[in-house]
This record gives sequence, structure tokens and C-alpha cells, in this order.
Amino acid sequence: MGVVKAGAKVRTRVRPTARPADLREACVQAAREVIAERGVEGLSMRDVARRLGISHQAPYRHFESRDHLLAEIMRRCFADFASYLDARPRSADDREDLAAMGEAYLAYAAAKPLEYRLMFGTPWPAPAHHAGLVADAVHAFDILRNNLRRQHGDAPGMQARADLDSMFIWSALHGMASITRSQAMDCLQLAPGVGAAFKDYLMRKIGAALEVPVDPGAPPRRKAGRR
Amino acid sequence: MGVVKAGAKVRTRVRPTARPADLREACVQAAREVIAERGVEGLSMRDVARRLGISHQAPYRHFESRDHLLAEIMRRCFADFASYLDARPRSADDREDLAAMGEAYLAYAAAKPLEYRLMFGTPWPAPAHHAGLVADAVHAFDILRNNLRRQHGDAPGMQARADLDSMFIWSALHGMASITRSQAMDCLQLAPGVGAAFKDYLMRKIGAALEVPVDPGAPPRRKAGRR
DNA sequence: GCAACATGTAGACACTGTCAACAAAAAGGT
DNA sequence: ACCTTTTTGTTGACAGTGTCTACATGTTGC
Repeated sequence: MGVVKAGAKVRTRVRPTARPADLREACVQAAREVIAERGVEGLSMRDVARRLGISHQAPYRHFESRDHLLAEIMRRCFADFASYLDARPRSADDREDLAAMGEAYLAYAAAKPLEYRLMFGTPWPAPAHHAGLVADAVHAFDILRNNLRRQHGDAPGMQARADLDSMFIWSALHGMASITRSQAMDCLQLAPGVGAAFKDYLMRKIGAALEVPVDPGAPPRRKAGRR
Repeated sequence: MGVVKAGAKVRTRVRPTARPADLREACVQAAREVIAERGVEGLSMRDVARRLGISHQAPYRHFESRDHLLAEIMRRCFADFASYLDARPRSADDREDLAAMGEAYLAYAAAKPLEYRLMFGTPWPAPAHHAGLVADAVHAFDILRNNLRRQHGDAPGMQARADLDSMFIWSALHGMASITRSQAMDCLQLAPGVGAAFKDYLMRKIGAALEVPVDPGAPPRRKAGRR
């Protein structure tokens, strides 16, 4: 407390690295770098401040808490993710487009595993439920859902069918992305070639499941040969 | 350092709660309680010690680090999980048995969401990769894999097919469990009834996908009508 | 009884998120 | 111009964490 007084004044002037103009933006960027390098649990407010050469409390002028910063980053990840899906090679045929979407989904998960985990593998911080985060997340899901709705038409009940198919596809894709990311397959001593063939096999199984008509209302009978 | 000497001696004698006999076991139990209540990130070594009325360093006599404690807990979760799967209602028919397995899988994930997340949603701590943990985890997977191997027989190449099917099923189940646990569906404004019908629909889609023969070697053609 | 060892304790250290008090600077009104 | 208000950044705390070291205690084998 009783330190040199004038020293502080000088220090603000002889600051080694220029203080970023838009500090809020700089915080987000620095935090995203940390997350991309070391994952969510490696993110610390003080570390962000340190990287920017500012005091450990400065970020709190722009984000109420660590969770608020995290929520903002998640929001941007969802936006990135959605535009990644939007950038897929387009096709007029809805089925081919769906396949391209699946490829893009898995490619994103493979390319940015830590961001993927942040969005889909981390429990959402409480402040996340309010902001535009939900909107951005839903928008990503809607890219998938809209395709299925086009394929199913809008006859009564078909909206629910499209949603169910969307959830099924999402489950399979997310399951694979999540399992692959965890490297669990390394432990399972799978038969040779399985690791390499997994993605295509899964995509084709999804396609096959979509071909077969399945009545959502019917009782959960097993050995469903035909219907 | 220079504190009262005799005081410490007395305190050990007038200990309020009896020190647990098997401290290692007590640590594991206390830690599992914390995890079941507040999740992995809520687990703290000092909290465990506090609950047991011991010093904050005592647990370190039995676990090298927090990660080692976590690894031991994960190991037990996998063992629990495997015996949960083993306790499914048995059926002589492999398909019915497979369905029962799927139900058991999802029931476990729903009943113990935090343990499920610990096993399948948290990056494994380094010490987890060595011990019997992997063996317990693989054993759980083998319950699924063995069923598929029985169904496919042991003709050449069928082992890989069984592994691929296992991975596909696991992906879909894990995806659903993971998505359901995240309560993401609450945000998606799904058509009415979709939430309730999701599980059965997914199980039937998996069944349908397994019926349709899919050649793992074929090129990833779309619109796969028949082959 | 005594030495070796296992176990539990106490006190540090560096780190975290966050609160409160303060200083500087920018904005706005006159 | 000056003065006030608000925004922004800094400093110093506080309680919490994992883990190191040093110490005390209890247990076991000789």
C-alpha cells in the first residue's frame, strides 16, 4: 500500500505493451486462445489479464464474472459453428446436402475439439441461458432441422417426425464426435481398419436408418423385420 | 511453527467424530458423494478431508494427487456401470438382449448423470490411463461388443463388422444420453411429443439401421436405395 | 525397549475468483 | 474554461484451492 506514489503514474505512461483499444474484444480473443490451447478448465481471468498486460481486475469491467466471459465465448463458438455448417459444399438434393452437413459437423469437431467440447460437453454456465447464446445454438440446430422438414413436407405430424430425425442424427453425430475426441477407441483394441472406417460406416448407417420408415407411435417391438 | 505444543496432543484425543478406520475407503466414499451432489468440478481434496474430520493433508497419504483419487473413482464408476449393464433383464434372443442393453445404458445415464459425465464427458486425468481403469472401461464396452460378435458369427471380416456396429450403437446411445443430460432439448422448441418419443424412436432407428446390410468397404455413396 | 515405518497434522506457497476502495480519464453540462 | 458525473483501470484484500515440506504420532518388527 505505502509504495512509491509517483512510480505508479509513470508506469501508466511507460506501459510496455500498448493497452488494447477495445479491451472487451481483446479479452474475448485472449480467452479464446487460451481455450483453444488448454481447454476450458485452463482458462483463468487472471491469465487473460496477464496476457493483455492489464491488471487482474480490468476484465471485470467488461464481464461480470468468469461465467459471463465464458458465455460470450460460447455464443461466438456457436456462431462460428453455424457458419462452418453453412459453408458446406451445397447441393440441390436434400439427401446429399444432409450428408454434406454431417461431414461438416464431424470435420468441425475434429478440427476444433476444444471449442466443440466447450459447446457440447461442458455444463452451461447459468448466465448462458439468458443472452443470445440460446438463439445462436438453436440456429445451428435449425440448419439440420430445416433440411429434414423440407424432406418430410408439412403434412400433419411430419413436423414431429422431422424433429425426431434431427435428434437421431444429432445423437449419432455428437456421439461419434464425442467418442472420437475422447480417444477411447485407442483402448478398445478394435479390429484392424475399424478406426479408419468408422466415420463412413456411421454415416451410411444413419442414411440407412432414415430410409427405413419407422412409426414413432408404434410400441417398441424388437426384431422389426418389416412393417 | 512456534505454536502451543501440548494443545495439539490434547486435541487428537478429544476428536469430535471418530476417525474412520479405513481412511482410503472413506475418502473414496466421501468423494463419490460430493461428485454425485455437485459434479466433478465441485470435488475438492480439502472438502473431502473436512467431511471426514481429518486434516487437509491426510487424503494425500492414500492418493498421490487429486487426479489419482479421481482415477480411482472413475474406475469404480466403470465397474458399477458394467454391473448395471450385467443386471439387465436377460433374454436368450440376442436382439432382444441388445435392446435391453440399450435401455439399461440410457437408464444408467438418466439415473446417475454426474457419474455418467465423469466417465464419458470428462477428459481422463493422466493417472487414469494406467491402472485397471482401462480394463474396467473395456469390460463395459465388451458387454456390447460380445453381443454383436455372437450375432455376426466369426466368418472372416465379421469381427470388424461387429466392432463397427458396436461403435455405431455406442455413438447413438452416448449421443442421446449426452444431449438429454445437457437439457439442450429444452431450448429447441421441439414439436409436441418429441421429447417423450425420442428414446423409443432412437432405439427403433438403431434397430432399423442394424437390419439393413451396409458394406463397410463400399464408397460413401448417398441415396443408398438398395445394394 | 527401540528403531523403522506408516499415518496424520500444521504451516507454508502459489494460484484462483471476486469484493471494496481508490485513481485516472472521458463525457457532459454550464 | 471549469466542474461534476460516469466510465474504466489499478491495488489490495479475502477465502478458497492443490500440493510441498517439516513435524508429530501411532504401529510394527526385532
